[in-house]
Amino acid sequence: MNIFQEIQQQVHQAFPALFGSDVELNKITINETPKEFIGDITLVVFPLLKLTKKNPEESAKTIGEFLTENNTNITGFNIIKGFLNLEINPNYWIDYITNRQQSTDDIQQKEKILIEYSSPNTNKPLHLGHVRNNVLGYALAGIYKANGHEVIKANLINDRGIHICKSMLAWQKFGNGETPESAGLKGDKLVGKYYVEFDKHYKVEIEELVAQGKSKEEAEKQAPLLKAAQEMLLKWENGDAETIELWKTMNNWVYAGFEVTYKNLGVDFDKFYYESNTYLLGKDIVEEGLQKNVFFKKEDGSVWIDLTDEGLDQKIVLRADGTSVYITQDIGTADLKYNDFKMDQSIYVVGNEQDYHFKVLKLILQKLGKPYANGIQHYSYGMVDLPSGKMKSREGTVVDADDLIDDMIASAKEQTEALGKIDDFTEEEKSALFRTIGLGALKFFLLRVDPKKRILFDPKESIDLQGYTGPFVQYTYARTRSILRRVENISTHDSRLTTHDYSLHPSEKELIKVLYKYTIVLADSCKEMNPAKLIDYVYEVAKTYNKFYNECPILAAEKEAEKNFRLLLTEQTGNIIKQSFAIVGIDVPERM
RNA sequence: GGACCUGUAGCUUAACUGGAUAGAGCAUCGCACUACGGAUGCGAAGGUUAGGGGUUCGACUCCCUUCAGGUUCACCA
Repeated sequence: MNIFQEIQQQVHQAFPALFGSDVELNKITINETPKEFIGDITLVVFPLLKLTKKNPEESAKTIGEFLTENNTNITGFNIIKGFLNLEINPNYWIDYITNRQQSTDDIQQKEKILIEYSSPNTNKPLHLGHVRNNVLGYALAGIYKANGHEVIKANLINDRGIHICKSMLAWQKFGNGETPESAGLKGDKLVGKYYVEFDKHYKVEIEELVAQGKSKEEAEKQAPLLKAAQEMLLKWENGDAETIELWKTMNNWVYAGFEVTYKNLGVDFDKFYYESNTYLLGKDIVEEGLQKNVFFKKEDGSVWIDLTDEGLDQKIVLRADGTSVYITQDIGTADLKYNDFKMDQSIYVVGNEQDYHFKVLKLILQKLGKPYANGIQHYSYGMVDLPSGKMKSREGTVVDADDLIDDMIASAKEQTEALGKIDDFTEEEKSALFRTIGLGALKFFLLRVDPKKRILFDPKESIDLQGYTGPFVQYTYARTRSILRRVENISTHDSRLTTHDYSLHPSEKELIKVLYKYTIVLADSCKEMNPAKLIDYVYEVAKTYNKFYNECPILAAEKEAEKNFRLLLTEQTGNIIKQSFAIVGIDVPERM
């Protein structure tokens, strides 16, 4: 239990004796005291006035006196308007640093959580939008793990369908047997090239048909290339050997390419699902729903659900010819996942374009009475847009993931070499460092914003390496390491420090208070499912440490006790930066 | 047209879910190291929180309304 909770509890319990009535725990609001006031922790008394039946000052005074008498950590208080500012004994902060141990005391339910993220199509390479998805999904998984939950990272690969056939067809027609090796291209890039190629020729065909007097709609449906792609899909579904062979070959090219990108991004998965295995699932559940009268059949034989009572529309769940639609598959896959893992929560990291789809999916499963329905959560994040609008693979208006990563590494390299601090590094060490910095900057950039908000990315403006950025924090870490390298025994936990003869410098105290919040922030960012919270916090840690660093000599401290204590602060700052970054998937360098 | 999301300094953004004078970074201007890493620190300037109304001790936050931008409402996935 941290000191905020402790005070809250204490006031909660004493309240009847002090004021003659009970109070709800959550009415007692405890904040940090803003810097411009004296004190460390503030209790806001306004919400309590109806129960205390006294004016703000008197109520605050009663509580303040009670706390100073009954809590040895509280040494005094002052009252401004309805704010009770409590002063904490400096020894409390000092003890916290000298005796700090990992507290896993928070009683929270450990849950099993499946997080599906990434989930790419195999007809084109990954772009910046996917990068945001991957980085977010990985960070979210890390945050759940760090809070003691069991996490399964899953990737549902969209490896079949008409879009895949388009790439296949274009390759057949225009590829001349080209392979990644012969073209010197990453596999996903090669396949993506033919996806674009398809679209080009398709458009030409449409124009020709329109010139012949057809309407645009007719032309779009009748274009020979599209017909051919649809035929190919049929062949695929019927297991035509040649088609399957081509499909396998091209998908393997793509997988090889994805693997490189995933590795660069540092993301990984515990379980892969393939849509080619799952696309037939869900039909039996539709049958079940018909029997339960959750669904109904129209005259043509198609099956629907009526969600107009929930403010939504009617939604088709099975075509008249008995084939599945998107939602059918998702119903089936949800069931499959649950049978595989029996998880408490199933989280889908998918863009906010699909808010409607997931609302429907959850509703359907709830209506069907599935035990896992309530555990389904759409982790909806904002799109990454360009100044010119949406990224569209077909039209080539995308920021390619590999290119972006390369660019980031290149600017990290430029920046670092200009400073000339690592001239003694080997080539290997150098390239590892540039990656650490470049990817750190990229991931930090994507994670620092509230996931719900869309990101506007201007390729002309490079991602910053200064200020509120990953490298800023990495630099601070390197600084702590640099200092610690100079002293031999850095584990000074057997404190050579007696708390009585040490008075805290203001910036030391500030730093301790920030470090103190680590577990609180970590829990919050999990509760709110918001990695940006943690990112913002690490930045605050780094900033506060840098201030301390500028104001307090460490190795040259006057007293031995001072020096040891500051080394401890340095060590713990480094640990927290490293841990927090590791949770969200950002590396940290020993030197930079 | 219905539903959902967003709007905070020139730009990118935060605000403990209703708390004190709305906090940072970039850009601009000024200042600071005979110490441990200057990818640093301090300061100045920059705000009618899109506009209007309401709720109350107190509103960026909740309610109503107007405006602007986005997404979605496919027998595509």
